[in-house]
Amino acid sequence: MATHTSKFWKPGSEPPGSTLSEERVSSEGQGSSVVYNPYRNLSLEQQRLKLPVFQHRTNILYLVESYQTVIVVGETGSGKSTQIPQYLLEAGWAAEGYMIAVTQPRRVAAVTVATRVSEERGRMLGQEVGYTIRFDDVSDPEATRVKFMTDGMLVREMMQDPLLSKYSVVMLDEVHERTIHTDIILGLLKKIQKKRKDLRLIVASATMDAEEFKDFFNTNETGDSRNDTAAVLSVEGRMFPVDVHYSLDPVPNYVKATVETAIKIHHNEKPGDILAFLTGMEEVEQVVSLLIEEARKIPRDSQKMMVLPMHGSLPASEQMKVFQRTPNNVRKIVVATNIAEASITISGIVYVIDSGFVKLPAFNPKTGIESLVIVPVSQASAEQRAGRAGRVRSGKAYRLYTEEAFHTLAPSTVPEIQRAGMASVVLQLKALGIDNVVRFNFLSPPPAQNMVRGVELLYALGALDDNGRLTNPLGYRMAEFPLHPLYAKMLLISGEMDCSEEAVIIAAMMQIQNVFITPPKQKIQATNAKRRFSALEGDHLTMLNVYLAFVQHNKRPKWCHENFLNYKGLCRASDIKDQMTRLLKKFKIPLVSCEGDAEKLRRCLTAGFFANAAKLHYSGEYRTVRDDHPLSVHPTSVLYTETRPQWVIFNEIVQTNKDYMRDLTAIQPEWLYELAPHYYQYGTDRELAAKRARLGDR
DNA sequence: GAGCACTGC
Repeated sequence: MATHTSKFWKPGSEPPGSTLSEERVSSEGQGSSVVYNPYRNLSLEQQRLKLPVFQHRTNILYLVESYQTVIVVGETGSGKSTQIPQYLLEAGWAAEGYMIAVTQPRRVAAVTVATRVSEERGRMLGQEVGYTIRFDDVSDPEATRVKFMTDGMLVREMMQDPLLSKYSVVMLDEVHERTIHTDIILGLLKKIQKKRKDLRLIVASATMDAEEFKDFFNTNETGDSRNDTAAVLSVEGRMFPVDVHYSLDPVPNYVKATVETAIKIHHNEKPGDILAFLTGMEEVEQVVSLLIEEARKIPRDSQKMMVLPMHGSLPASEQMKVFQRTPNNVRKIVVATNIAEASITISGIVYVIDSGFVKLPAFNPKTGIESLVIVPVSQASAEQRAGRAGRVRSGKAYRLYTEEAFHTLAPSTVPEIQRAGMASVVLQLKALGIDNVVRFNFLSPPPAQNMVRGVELLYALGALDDNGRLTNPLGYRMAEFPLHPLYAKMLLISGEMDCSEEAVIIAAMMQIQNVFITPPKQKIQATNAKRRFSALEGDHLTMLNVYLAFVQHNKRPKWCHENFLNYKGLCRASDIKDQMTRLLKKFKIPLVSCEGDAEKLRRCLTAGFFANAAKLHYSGEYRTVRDDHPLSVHPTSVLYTETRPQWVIFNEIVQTNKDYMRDLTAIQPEWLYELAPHYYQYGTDRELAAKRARLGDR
């Protein structure tokens, strides 16, 4: 583990240098963009033996043999992700036709770890070692013994094979990230373990919350630890020490403090790149422009600064820039959102600036609205950020808050499953045979209200019957779609509404972000380009126009570029469209075109999204039909115009200063009563209020 | 007239 020594320091003053760390820096003497690997000249086999986890090989195999669940706490660089699966393989856990599954929260991780492991074994990827991610299955049902996959893929597999009968061991990696999928798998595996005593589970986490996992999986109630069914093992990492510096006083403005701190580091500290964590794109751009202003003041013969933004809505080409090496006399300063905390790794970082804040989604069960809120980071998250400075050599982390403030932070971030809408989760659990979802054994149970809200929505969509059971065939089919239930409903009804070909495209297009690219220097051209695709009916038909034009121009990257469209995103939409089409064929839903009849499509959208309906209020804003909640049109919508339709349906609400509806289509009010009579059976506001009161929904 | 943490099936 990286050692942390706390020091006091005040932003705006000179950051203190540590004699100890200065010595370490000079003794390492590494180039700033080189990942330090002291074993790079050894063979792959020799490198394997040098990893910290190797010392624990025998013990790990013993524990897996003796306990149903083994929790492995291992820091970055321990080698647990690549080695433990191989130890299991070598010890015979994949004999007799059994397989070993290893899950990762992200697609790239599943692919890179699988690639590394197959290299180490000297075999071709997709044979003994393979991976399975959505749209890319590089595994062989006969030959593959170790399969790396995304956690979401394992949930899908469990719908087909609830006891995971193919596997002898399931290893869940990066469990500390607590994705919704990982949490679902944890609950399901606890259940499976009762029926399959032979199945082994390895829970790998980077943080010290091992006891919580152990208590969850330990079924021993005798009080005698010799009967435990779960065990914990810690594996040391291979990281360099990071000195942590706290702010002496609370920082009134972390955006300004980030700029000041970066400048001070640049002028006073040894070479090494800087990574700063902020909460959103706007803050990132602000800091970048302030730093570029400062960079201009640097004298010609001094070390230069290269300031780069890093956030999710940056085009791929811009994102690539942060990975490029910089010349010796240039210091790279990457200003990033949380994307750099776990999703991407930038080499050469020696200094980290932590604003202490993060933007996270929250769910309000009263309104059913998901929003993004800026909140203080957790201690675990702050440690993760600081750790980003210790991958190349010893580094320094500057926290823009006091040490006292750090100790008041929550130990770990609230798991995603407690902060999200539950409609999809409830649908998936029901499909997995969990009848009583409210009493499902979650490691961290979501608020009951969130679950109730999810159940209500599924009932309204016709996926659940009066007894809360999955309906046949609608509910079962909806669960098979890798989409939010609202889209699944729309697609499943699109056949009988004579527009399934177009509905599939719309559903696919709605899954990708940033379809339209707006380069800051060509704002006007980009806006004009977007206007060419705009449909009067709303955003859904606009997206349909974009996709149809993309196909008409043979999916050419050059055409996308000229029209300010996200080429990679459109390719992804094409993959999703194909997958959805396959599912519709499987359910024998006819593939028919509406032949340009927009009304058919708008009705079909209403059949899926009737719960998200709003009416224009005399104030000029909209109100939800169901509970009179005020809403505005999002500025990115094509319906963000002077003349607004009286009635609309929308995909989602984003909450900033106001509650904005995103992705809208104009509808006729009578369609609501026609297509969702059960939901809108009470016509007047007063009757609606009465119904709400009875449901205890206020 | 004004805004988009990050994944994943």
